[in-house]
Amino acid sequence: MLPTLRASLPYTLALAVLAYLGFAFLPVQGFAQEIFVVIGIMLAGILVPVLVDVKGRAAVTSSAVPLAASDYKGDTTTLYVGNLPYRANEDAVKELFQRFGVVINVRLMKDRQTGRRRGFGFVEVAAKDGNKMIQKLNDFNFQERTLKVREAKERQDSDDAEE
DNA sequence: GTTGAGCGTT
Repeated sequence: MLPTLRASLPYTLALAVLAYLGFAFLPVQGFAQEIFVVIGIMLAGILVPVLVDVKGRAAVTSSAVPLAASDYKGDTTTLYVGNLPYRANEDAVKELFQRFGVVINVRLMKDRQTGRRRGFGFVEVAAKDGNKMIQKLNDFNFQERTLKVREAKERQDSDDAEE
């Protein structure tokens, strides 16, 4: 079943029941009219989610993004990536890592004064994808440079324990 | 417009 419909169907049914019961407290004009109202609620409650799902599915297939980072709930791991080409930007690095898992954030370190990139950075990824990404992307040839990918050392003390 | 081992910032 379509996801939005599955989520909204209980509310639609509840609303239909409430409408049905509501007629008990009103001067009833006729059973036929009551049935039409209830059926109308059901039809709207089913058709709208179906249309939402169909449009949403088309949007997802056209965007080609596996999963929005802001929607990911779970443990994350920060990877150190070194030996980056100076010309590489964050989007290129993110796209590369996204081939092998969920990427939460990419930060390429740059010189504070000049703003030029320093050739390394940190990629925050889903914890379950971290080791796979290290396997796949360490010593990976990226724009004529051989990447170095490791698990990042933690600068902050007394934070989460690494595996 | 430069550099080439490296583990960081709101």
